[in-house]
Amino acid sequence: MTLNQLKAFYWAAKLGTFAIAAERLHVTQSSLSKRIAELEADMGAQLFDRSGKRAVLTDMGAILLNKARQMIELEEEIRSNLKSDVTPTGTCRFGLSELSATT
Amino acid sequence: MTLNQLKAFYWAAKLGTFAIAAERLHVTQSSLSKRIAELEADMGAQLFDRSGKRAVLTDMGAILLNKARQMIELEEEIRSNLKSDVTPTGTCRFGLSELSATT
DNA sequence: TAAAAATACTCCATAGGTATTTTAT
DNA sequence: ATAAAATACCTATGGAGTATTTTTA
Repeated sequence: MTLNQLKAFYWAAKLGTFAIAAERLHVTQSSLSKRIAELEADMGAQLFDRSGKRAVLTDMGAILLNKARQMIELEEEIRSNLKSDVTPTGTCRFGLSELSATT
Repeated sequence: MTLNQLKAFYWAAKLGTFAIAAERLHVTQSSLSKRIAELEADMGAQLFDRSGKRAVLTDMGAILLNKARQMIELEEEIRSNLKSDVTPTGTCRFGLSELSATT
């Protein structure tokens, strides 16, 4: 499981087709298709129904979607957190004692 | 940022040396050292102080540690979640309607 | 001097791209 | 006939390993 696989999955679920999700992530349709196939292999479960023209989530896919969203949000949190705390030289803007406990 | 980088970081912080963290993750010290260097490059901040014989977290590192833990826990949740819900054929053991809303 | 981390190097797996084929409407 | 996904194929990058060097207590 990788963050890129989860992002591919998330955007495909959200946008309804692999091709459009690929555009969104600035990768080819081929690449995105493979990312999702890899994730499905890793999970040992099919995540999309490809019967129609739109990719629709299976039950397993729906279960995963929430978790995938949490992962993606957590990564964003990390980046924005760090961005606000790190100085141009890579040190911390604050002493730890000044920071509220962040759970 | 990758899950492997975060795991390297997490275990190095937890165990106090890169070498022991490497053992724990079944990779070489060289590989683990590089994972952490990559993560530091990505974050744009140093995460460890290497002045002593033990690797000790910088303030930035301490901030990241909580988030890294959450990421790792989330991955574990996904795996155990899926394991309990997926049938040997890769379908879902339950209809979605039977599942409690999992946020 | 001993233990830890960094680094130089080599190798291979894989992630990504292009082009094409398959599938379903 | 068209739009979407899968796939075959190729390439380049990066991630991992071994061996060595650097650092510091």
